Amino acid sequence: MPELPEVETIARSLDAAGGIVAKTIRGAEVHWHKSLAFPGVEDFKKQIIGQQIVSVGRRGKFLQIFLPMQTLFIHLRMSGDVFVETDPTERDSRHDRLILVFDDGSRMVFNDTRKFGRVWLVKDPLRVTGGLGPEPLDERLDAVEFHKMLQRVNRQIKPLLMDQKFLAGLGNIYTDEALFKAGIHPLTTSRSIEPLQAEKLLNAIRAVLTEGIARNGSSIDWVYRGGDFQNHFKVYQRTGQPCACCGTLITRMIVGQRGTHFCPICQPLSS
DNA sequence: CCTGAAACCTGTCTGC
DNA sequence: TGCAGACAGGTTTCAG
Repeated sequence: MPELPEVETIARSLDAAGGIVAKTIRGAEVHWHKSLAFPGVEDFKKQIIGQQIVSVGRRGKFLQIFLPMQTLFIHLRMSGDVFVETDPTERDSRHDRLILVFDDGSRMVFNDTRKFGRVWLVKDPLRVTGGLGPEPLDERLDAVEFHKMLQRVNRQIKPLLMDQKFLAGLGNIYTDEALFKAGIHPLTTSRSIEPLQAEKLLNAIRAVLTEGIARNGSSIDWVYRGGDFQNHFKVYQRTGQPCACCGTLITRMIVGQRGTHFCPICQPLSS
């Protein structure tokens, strides 16, 4: 479940009452060693045990857990999930990869079916997030700057928006939805986007992310966490269904190896 | 610089 | 029923 709104939802749940803030880590279980990107299992345990959770945040799609001396980063990739365990007896724990045990007996579980997710424990946060592009919801990013960013390169707009070095947080769902909202074809070349279109695109990105967060993210298939945004998709996974705006059937194509959904009428390719 | 393919993994669903 | 193939919310690396 991991694009910006889903990670934000998880971060907020860990930060809220019943979350992990102010708890002290008493133990750590690593069930899949590859989930740990840095450091190794023994160093990880040695360093993290005894530390207290200061606060929880998000940067791009990274979950940030701040400790007194270090930062714990978790990236959920395709199938990761993080939650505080309440009832261990009534849960499928087959894909638990890493668990932190707290002093009050509660546990924070990193569960990840496909094993793509990664965890880092570092002193310098920039070592993990230093290469990320700006936060799309940061007010300091304005339409003029966003247009400049689009002009600096000349790439297909969809893969560009999903490039975390360009902008941090968008994934396949929210990119498709934002491009539809902005009326831009996924294959549009970034340098051909005019200032007004850039502003419309930035506003669309912010609108879909904001709505996604307000709806606690999207819940699809067997990965369900209570989000609601999947019921409000305009194009994503709506192949063959009528466009809400013009009635034309939504088209699916592959762009940058990813399934891409769009309305051929509302999102014309000008070139 | 840009694009596409492959790899990393497990699970679900569809069609023959 | 069985099985092959497509597909899945992501990122990195490599070839052309």
